Amino acid sequence: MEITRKAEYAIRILSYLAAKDTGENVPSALIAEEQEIPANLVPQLVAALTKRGWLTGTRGAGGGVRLAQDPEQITIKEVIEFIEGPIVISRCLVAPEACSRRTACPLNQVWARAQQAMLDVLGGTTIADLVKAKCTR
Amino acid sequence: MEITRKAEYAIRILSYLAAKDTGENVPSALIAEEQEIPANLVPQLVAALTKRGWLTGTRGAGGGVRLAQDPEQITIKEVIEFIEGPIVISRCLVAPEACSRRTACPLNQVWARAQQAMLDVLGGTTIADLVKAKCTR
DNA sequence: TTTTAATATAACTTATTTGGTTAGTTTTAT
DNA sequence: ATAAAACTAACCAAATAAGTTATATTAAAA
Repeated sequence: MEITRKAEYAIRILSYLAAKDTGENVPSALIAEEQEIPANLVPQLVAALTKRGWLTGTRGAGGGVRLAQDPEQITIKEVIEFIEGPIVISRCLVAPEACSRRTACPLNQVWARAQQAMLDVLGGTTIADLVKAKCTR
Repeated sequence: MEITRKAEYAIRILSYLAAKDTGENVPSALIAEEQEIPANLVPQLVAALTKRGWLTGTRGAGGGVRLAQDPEQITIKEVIEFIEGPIVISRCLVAPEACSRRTACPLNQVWARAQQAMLDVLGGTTIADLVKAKCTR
């Protein structure tokens, strides 16, 4: 029932870089230090975010990563789902066709409504919103 | 990020008994069979729900359990939290005082708003609502 | 051109949580 | 007495999450 740490780390990395916004390369080691994220985890997360197109990386000495996309266009929901896969609060919503009760059972609808309410908030908040609210760390 | 099966089983047990509403004792074995819940798990869940006051049990041959409280007064949220403990979508909301960023970081507020939106749905739905919607199994 | 600093990628280990099992004790109707 | 049932507690196994380790690749700098 919880957002994983990796997803939260990813969000913090993105908003941290969005707040810097100097166009300069930031190495993983610095991100790890300033954001208090396990140093060995950062390169992994950064690589994934780069593959996704949200960051761009430069290898070698003096290298690092920086934001590659408008932070207004990256929602919290997208980041979480990219790292964790689809957000689902109940198995019933993963494979509803596998549930024999599906059509009759209103629990499915309760889960769906509860989940949607949550996703509306997460999908309506962007990395830029976090930066605006001064979440630099 | 998911509601556990035990919590869902508990909700289904309650709405199943609420739908019966005959005042007769229903043994765990029957609940397990009709609700397709692992037979060994039902007695545990039933015992917990009884301790909580939602069910009342009669031991011995011919015994079983039945609903002991108005299903209008039991919300989905209450059942989940009784079985799983408090619903939290992020560690930040469990022990905010342990987070050095707490006051500055708007992520906390995003989590809080997303969680509240979800809890509003779960807290606004009762066992009686499920029964009305014909969720007898 | 060698060294160093960095990304990028994969595999692995450990801790925690979940889902379920097992075993046993009471209690009560037959 | 016996059988059927609620109760209770302890345990086990599978899955997931979190973090570690190792290695290859690339590019700047000495």
